Amino acid sequence: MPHDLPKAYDPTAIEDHWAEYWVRENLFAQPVVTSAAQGESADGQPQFSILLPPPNVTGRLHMGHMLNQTEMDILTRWGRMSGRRALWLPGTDHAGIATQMMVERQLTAEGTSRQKLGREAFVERVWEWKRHYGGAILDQMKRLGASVDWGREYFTMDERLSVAVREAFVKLHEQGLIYRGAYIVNWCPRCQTAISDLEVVYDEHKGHLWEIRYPVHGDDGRETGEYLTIATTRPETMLGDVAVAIHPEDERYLHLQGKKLGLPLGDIRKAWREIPIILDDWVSRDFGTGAVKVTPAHDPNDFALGQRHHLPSINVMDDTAHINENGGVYAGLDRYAARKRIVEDLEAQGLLAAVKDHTNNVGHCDRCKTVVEPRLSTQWFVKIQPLADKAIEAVEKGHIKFTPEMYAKTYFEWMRNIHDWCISRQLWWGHRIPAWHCAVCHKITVSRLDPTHCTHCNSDQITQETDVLDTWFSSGLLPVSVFGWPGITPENRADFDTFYPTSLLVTGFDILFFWVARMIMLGCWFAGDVPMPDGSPRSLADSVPFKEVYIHALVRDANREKMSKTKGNVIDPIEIVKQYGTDAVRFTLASMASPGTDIAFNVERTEGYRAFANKVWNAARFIFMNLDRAAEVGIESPFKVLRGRKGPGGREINLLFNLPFLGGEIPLADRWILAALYKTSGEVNEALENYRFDEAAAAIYQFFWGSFCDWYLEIVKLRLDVSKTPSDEELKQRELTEEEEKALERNAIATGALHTLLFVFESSLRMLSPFMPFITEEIWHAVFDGNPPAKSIALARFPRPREGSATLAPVIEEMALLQSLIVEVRGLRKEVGVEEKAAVPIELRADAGLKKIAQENHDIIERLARVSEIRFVEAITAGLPMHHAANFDVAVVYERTIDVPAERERLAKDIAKYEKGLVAAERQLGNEGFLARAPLQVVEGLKKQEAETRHLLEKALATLKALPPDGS
RNA sequence: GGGCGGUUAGCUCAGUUGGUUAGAGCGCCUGCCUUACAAGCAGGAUGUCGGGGGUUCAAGUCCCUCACUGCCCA
Repeated sequence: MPHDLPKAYDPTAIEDHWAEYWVRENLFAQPVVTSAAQGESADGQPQFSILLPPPNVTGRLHMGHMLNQTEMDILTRWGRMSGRRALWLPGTDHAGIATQMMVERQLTAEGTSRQKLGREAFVERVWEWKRHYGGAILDQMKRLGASVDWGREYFTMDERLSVAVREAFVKLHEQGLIYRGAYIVNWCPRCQTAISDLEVVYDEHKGHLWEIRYPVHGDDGRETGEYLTIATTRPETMLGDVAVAIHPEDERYLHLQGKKLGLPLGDIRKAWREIPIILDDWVSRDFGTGAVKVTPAHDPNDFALGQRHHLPSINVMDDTAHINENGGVYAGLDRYAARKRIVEDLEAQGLLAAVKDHTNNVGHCDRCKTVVEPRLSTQWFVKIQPLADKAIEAVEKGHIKFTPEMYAKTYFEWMRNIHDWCISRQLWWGHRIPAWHCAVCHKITVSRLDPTHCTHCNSDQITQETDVLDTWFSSGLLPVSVFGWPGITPENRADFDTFYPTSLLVTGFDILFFWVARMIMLGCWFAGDVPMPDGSPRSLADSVPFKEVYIHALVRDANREKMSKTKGNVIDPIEIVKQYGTDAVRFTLASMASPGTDIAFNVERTEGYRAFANKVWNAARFIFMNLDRAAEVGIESPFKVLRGRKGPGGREINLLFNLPFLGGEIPLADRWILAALYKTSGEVNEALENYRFDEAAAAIYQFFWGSFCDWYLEIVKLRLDVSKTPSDEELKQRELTEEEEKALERNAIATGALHTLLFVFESSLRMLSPFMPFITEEIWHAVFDGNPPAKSIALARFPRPREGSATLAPVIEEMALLQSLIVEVRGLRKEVGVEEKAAVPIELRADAGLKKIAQENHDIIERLARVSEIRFVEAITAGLPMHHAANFDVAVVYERTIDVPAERERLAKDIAKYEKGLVAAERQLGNEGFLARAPLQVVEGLKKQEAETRHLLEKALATLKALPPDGS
């Protein structure tokens, strides 16, 4: 019996079941579109498409993923429930370096290595690893209920995606945008590959600045006895020095112009190389001694300097950062060992002028944290400027919108200072570059299909390039490649036309450049070549990979510290989910996800939202209890009555329009809760349109707990009294008794109440569902007794504000009056110490409007404020404890003596507040400028407020005066 | 060094194009096991909106400046 819910909500009891159900039933599949479509299906259904930022295949789910996925899931579920053709497309990234490292570590543990295995066997081994363990992170996603289309899951090394990678490379090559050359790149000696600028993380290191004396040579090549002292942080690179540079206006050294220096290496002075002194205004006169050594092969600035001055480059290190044969006597030493030896040798020769403490920024490999070695090497590059220009234009023209907008600035800053992209990696795991070297003519053949002969000399002595492509090259192509590019034909293009450009990208700022910018560049570049369905050329607006980018914050720990393994403050989402339930964790993340602010994840907050889930659960129990009671006396559930009815087009019916009770007199509370529901759904829609997950969550929370549970459920209890009535058969035999007649009337009232109750509750579930998919699914099925109108609440419609819902605003105001009356009475009772359980009479002086409301809803006041009788009066009986509001005065008729000093204090506080407000209001109202320039409604509002405040002040003063002296 | 943020209640954060007496959650205090929920209900306290200056009829909101702080890039 689905109505039989346990007293406390236990997420673990239901979540696995639904997570598994959603996958098994394939509920979120969005099959490949085959008929003509352009952003809309034939029936005009708008699309909502979103790509999951593919986690590394080696990845484990962390809090950042969960935030990212929660946001995407909320938007996708909301879009789907709002009638959009929603596609959330999942996949994983082959993650070149990370994955290779992981498998290499395994090999090391097994006492072997990738070199021993050989390339082919190694790659096969990685595939094997991927098949075994690669799905872990997606399995975790499944557990979290992500509503992705699992049928479209991709892996960046899949055949079809590899085709796209090759096409992109070849095309760029044909367009002259790919070149190969020897440049300074960031080299990781541990990974033994080049890495891109972005993969280098800088860290401050306390090091030294060594000042070294280089002997000045005369024209005859002999030492003049003079020395030029240079400063360096990396003495070991001296081995590759080809010059010393000074600033052209540095008068300290100008006399040395044109002279040469001996490079003091090794103990045989005669063997020292001679290097020139060059002038360049790049040199900073303030740094060190103002003279710097120039090592083009091991420093990017020096490389540029070398280019300008046509200097040679001497590479002195091998792939593992050991000194190579160019390092003479130091060959074979590790770079740090070489540094030590060189410094010692210099000192021994009296050439070390000074050693100073110095803090410098040292680049580390993003993956393995090894200190990166800038190193001259031959790599493949993308000439990025033409792609960047388009990508800049796309954002400038608003074809792509960033939220928060601030990130557009960051994007422009980077894009406008972009460097060519080093796309080759000396790895084995990845997309191998489709280029073949010819052993005969030494030229390169780049080809879509594996060639057998050199295209230049037709030799068959060709071998494929051993380098693979940067992982981001393939992930940067995803928005086009997942929808069929480059194989788009008139016959199969419907899917691409439907979903490209995708609607949105949700991601963290940490991959803004790595991935987001690259997708924009590659997407604009390649999609731009795909004609529109009607054959016309594609505009830039239609070429972008996504129309919007939402950048979310970082999830930190409760103390705002970054989560890191070394700090040991990492929160495992799966653990926290086990403890509090997925829904509560999702709601926590959503409610804290205000744009631009990092999230300090605090389990106390999660505890609060677990309580919220429990609240929802118990509201369901309450409603079910009453439905069951009603059923016992023959009143059918409103949904049972309507079962099987469908609206136009076979869509799920909006039940409210069919509710019979709406024809008659609707009680204030019912009109109010409906108005509040519509208002809230409008707020949630607006908030989600603007990625304000926090506001959306707050609106639902406030509505469900603050309005529906705290007020409506309490009020409706008055109308849920049902009893057995005679059957139709019996009534043919006899007349109704007076009692039975009353019972029938009560049952009719209860039926109306149940209609509103169930309708509002079921609507709330749909509204809450994108945020808390599990509990809402569970209860929703129970609402329909296990026979719901759709397979899942996720396929039902999201509540929309009804047209004309603005006219419901007066209802909200009316109800607010009733609520404030009740709140005042409760406060009064508390102040004068009425026992919780006792019901007392009240005196109420009210204007006509409130009087009518109070009369019509006297039973509500009596129950919610525990009032035995409402006495409407012209003036409150002197001496009774009373409160004033703008529209009424109210007093409790209670004999117990009030706490005079406390009451006096309270009134004094009120009076001070009123006086302060009054002074401010009067000052402003006396200001000619204000009256003349402020909008009318502001002036009117202030006047009204001033009058109310004056009224309240007078009342409070009178009450204070009427108080008996202390101690009475 | 260049760029971009932040500073509002004890804590974590909202606060729209300037407009009525600055809000929420958590925490805190008081009283209640009122048969949906003690993971609950009711009531309550708490702010020189980082400092200073300016613009304006009106500033948490716009401008300048100082302090502190975070991030990105080099």
